[in-house]
Amino acid sequence: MSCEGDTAEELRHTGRRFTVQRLKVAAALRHCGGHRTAEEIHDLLAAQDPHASMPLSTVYRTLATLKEARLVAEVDNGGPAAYEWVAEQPHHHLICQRCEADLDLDPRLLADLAGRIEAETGFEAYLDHLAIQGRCAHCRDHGA
Amino acid sequence: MSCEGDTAEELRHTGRRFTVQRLKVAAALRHCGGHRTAEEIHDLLAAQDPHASMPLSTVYRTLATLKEARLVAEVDNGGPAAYEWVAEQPHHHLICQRCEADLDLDPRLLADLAGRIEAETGFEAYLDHLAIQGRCAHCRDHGA
DNA sequence: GTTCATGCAAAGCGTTTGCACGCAT
DNA sequence: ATGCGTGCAAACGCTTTGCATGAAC
Repeated sequence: MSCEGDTAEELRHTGRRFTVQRLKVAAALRHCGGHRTAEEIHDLLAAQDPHASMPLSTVYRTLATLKEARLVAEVDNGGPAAYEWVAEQPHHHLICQRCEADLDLDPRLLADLAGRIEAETGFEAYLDHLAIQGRCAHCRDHGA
Repeated sequence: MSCEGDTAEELRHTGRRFTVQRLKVAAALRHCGGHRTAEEIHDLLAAQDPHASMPLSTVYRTLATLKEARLVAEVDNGGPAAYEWVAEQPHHHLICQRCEADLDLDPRLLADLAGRIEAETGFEAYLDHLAIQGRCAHCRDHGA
C-alpha cells in the first residue's frame, strides 16, 4: 500500500501542506503499528536515516497536525502521550493499573456501543481506539 | 455520611497511615464530586481554611496514595491529570476532542461490558469511570 | 522508639512556543 | 510571491524528588 499517496491527499484535502516530515512521521507510525511516543518516533526516524534528523518539536507539531486531520489518534495514560495510526480495524487496549501491561480486546465486544451512544446523546464516539483501565488476570491473582 | 470513618479505616486496612492531609483531600474530592486537578484541590483547601495551607506536592502524594488504596481514580485527558472520588454509582465521560466539553453518559449502556470482558480475557475492567473521546453534537454540526 | 508522611525547595520531564529561515503552494 | 512549516533554542507547566522535621503507629 502506498502511504505516500494517501497521506498526501488526505493532508491537502483538508487544506494542509504535504511535507517530508509529515510523510516520515506518518510512515513510521503506519509501519510499526502500535502506540509510540513522540520520542520513540523521533528516535526511530533518527535510526532509519541518521543524516536527516528532525527535532522533537517538529515531531510534536507534526503529530498534532496528523491528529487534527484524524490520521492518527492520541492515547493518554499517565505517562508520555502515545500516538497510533488510525487503523481500518478498530482495536482496544486493556491497561493494567498495576503492571502496566497492555492487552488487546476483541473489538466485537464494543461493536454496537458507538451507535447506541450516538442515538442517545448525539455524541459521535471514537471507539476505534479505546483504553480501558483495570487489573490483568495475573495481577488480580498475585499481589494486592 | 461520615467520610472520616470510612477513609481512615480504608487507609489503615491497607497498612497506610491516617493523616489530616489525607482526610482533607479525600473530603474535598468526596464533597465536590467531579474531576478535580491537583491544583484545584489545593486551591479549594486553601480557600476553605487559609490558615492551614498544604503544599501542592503533598496533594500529589496524597492523591497517589488514595489512588493506590482505590479510593480515588485518576483520569488523563491530555491536560493536567484529574482525580475523582470512586463513587458508588458508575458514571462515564464523553469528551469532545474539539471543544473539550465533558458530557455524561448513561452508565446502563456499559452495564454488562465489564462482565463480558472479564469472561473473555480475565481482565478486571474498572468501568466505573470511563472516558470516551469523540465529538459532541454541537461540534459535529458546526466546524470541521 | 521506630517508621512513615510532610513541608519546603529544587530539579525533572514532556511538551509548547517565538522567531528567523526555507519550502510548498 | 505568499504564507505555512521547519529548525533551533529557550521557556513553560505539571509533576516528582531529596532531605530534614514532625507526626502516626
